[in-house]
Amino acid sequence: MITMQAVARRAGVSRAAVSHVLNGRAQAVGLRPDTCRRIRQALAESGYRRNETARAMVKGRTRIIAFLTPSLREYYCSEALDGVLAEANRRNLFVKVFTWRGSDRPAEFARILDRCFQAQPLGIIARGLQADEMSLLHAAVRAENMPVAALDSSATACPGSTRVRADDAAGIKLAWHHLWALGHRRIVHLTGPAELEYVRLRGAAFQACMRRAHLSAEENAIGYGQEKDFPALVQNWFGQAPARRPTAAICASDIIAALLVRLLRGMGLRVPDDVAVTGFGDLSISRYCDPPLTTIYQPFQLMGARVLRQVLISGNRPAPEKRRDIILPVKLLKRASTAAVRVNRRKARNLN
Amino acid sequence: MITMQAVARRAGVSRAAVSHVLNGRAQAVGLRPDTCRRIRQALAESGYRRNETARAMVKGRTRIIAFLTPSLREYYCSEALDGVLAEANRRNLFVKVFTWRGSDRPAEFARILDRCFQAQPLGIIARGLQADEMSLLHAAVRAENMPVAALDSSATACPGSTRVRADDAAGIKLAWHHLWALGHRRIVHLTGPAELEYVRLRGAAFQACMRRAHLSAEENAIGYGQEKDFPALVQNWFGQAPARRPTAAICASDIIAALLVRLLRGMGLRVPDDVAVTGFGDLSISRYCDPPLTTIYQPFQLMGARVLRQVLISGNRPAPEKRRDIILPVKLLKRASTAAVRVNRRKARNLN
DNA sequence: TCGCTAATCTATCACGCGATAGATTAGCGC
DNA sequence: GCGCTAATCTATCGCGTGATAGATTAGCGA
Repeated sequence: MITMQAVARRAGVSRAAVSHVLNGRAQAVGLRPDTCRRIRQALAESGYRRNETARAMVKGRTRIIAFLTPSLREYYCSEALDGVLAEANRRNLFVKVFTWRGSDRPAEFARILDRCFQAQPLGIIARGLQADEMSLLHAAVRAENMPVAALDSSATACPGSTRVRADDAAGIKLAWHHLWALGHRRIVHLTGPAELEYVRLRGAAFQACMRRAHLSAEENAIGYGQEKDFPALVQNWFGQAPARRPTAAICASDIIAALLVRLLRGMGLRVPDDVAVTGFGDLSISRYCDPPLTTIYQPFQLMGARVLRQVLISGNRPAPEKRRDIILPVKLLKRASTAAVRVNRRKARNLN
Repeated sequence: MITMQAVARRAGVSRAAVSHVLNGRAQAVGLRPDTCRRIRQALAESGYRRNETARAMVKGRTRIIAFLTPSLREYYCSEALDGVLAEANRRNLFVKVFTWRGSDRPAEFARILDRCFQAQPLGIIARGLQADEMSLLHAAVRAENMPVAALDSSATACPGSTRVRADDAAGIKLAWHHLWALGHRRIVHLTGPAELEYVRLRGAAFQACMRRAHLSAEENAIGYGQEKDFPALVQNWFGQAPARRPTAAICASDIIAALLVRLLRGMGLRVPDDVAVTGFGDLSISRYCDPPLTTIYQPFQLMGARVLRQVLISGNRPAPEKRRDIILPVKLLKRASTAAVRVNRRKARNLN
């Protein structure tokens, strides 16, 4: 390993002189230009690299950001981490990732949290925490006055910490107005378990759209549930006579949308001809599905970059009392799973 | 921040005594049991946590593993990283992730490599490197004698470093024999650009199966190419008369398989009734497609865990001259995109 | 030659910890 | 009381770096 000492010897100066050059203090302390040059040359020739560990030691703080997630396989997790990493690069920070999926999660999380604090990070970015895990984290960061920010729509509230999420309500509104503009009036909403906050947010947005359009709740149902609940729900809705059957479905995720497409095809209904379907999230599946899904793009990369900036900001300020939500805008991606409502024949004849 | 010094004061002993307890040297240096107890109590009460930075400083090496990937959004990258992280947890190691996708990749990579070495990692895990990046890495790790292992099927050769990958050939063989057992004889292989090593490996395995079954290359074509090339290829193959048309297709990835299913449906052909399709990789898309894809499961998590172990091993030994490949077994997942070949009517009548 | 200032570079402390040699006290036999 | 050993704990060095106070030399006027 090449230390500053070695470089100093090579340049025939003291270690301090090398340090001055490295830290831009050469002018300030008055090193002669040609001494500087000698030192720079020695640095280049020896291939010296700063030792980040020693720097952290003497500075009293590392340049590490901790990223906590139960697993990287969940949902949009790796996309967001990717955004965090890009921003960390720009700011010359390092990212340590911690996971803890396993049998007894809260206990395992406590261990991980310990390991995380041992690394003395500058700040913590967390996502996917359960309620009990969130309170552990909250207690720890308060005790150590550690900057923290969450990256979630399902996170339990953690007072005093910022949360970055996509605009769920706006996404559903975009999907709804897209379908409305295509002539759809009987629209249903298929979504996940109501315990999740983002599920509730999206459901509420859907209902708000309905009310504003004076459409009855009867024709425009919300189906909460999990994968196994969907077949019965879908049979119920789409097994009706064509005149009563919904012409469009807004799904709370791309995965739900893909499942719906499969179920509809099984019932002999075509997408988008008989039923228009929208997803949410712009996961890769939405691009490769048949038909490719009209969906809501969430700016995961941006969210990652933003949450990192937020951690750094809150490192420089006293923590606020209340949690702040940072809500990033979403976009509608029109693909092949939505089309104009098909006017049924009788009506069409009447109109002509 | 609570240091050992603070704990020592609280327990009324010297810092050294605390260090002895923490490092299991209490017996060896002969601390009295009740002194030990006092120290342990002080440790618990103060909520002391070891400072990983200082430990690394004095030990002369960190507990950091560097994970290098151009981006986390590629292919199976996050699954593999997940495996690395799980194994790192077990071994009490930390993982720093570095990415560098961007406009001028090799230059950006050089910067990242510098940052990586500044962190003084125990070892490096790399994937997705271009040839020029690989040679930069190779030069650096040789100079510093840094353990390194790759996680790829497309990586350019890096002499002296281990590579972990899935058994591509075995995967194709599994798919082929599955289709063969279902009665398929006219089988084609749809795959990516031939520059990629895993594409060549899978193609060669397909051809080997063909030859062993004495099937002609004419009926059993390989289509190399990219997304834009596929429609023409597929039209060529499957636009033929039913008696000449392939009854099955082995795809080199789940994404290609999903695209193929869409194209076939566009031609009025049904999967699996008219054409059986297999994917490769067991990406999430393969579960949510319609129909869910029969595919080859690759043990990404295991691969991640294994590559980490490998880095640690090569840290303890002198680097071998030649690269070693570690090839992990794959599995066939039977889902709904494959079925027995349909006997055509004339033949069926004859048989009856 | 002496004293003063400016120019140039270096000695040294500190960061928190691991490890080892050494210090201090206690106990015991004579 | 003295010397020796064992038991128990502590002082101290060193890791590589950042930062600051201080050391050394040069130059110049009288």
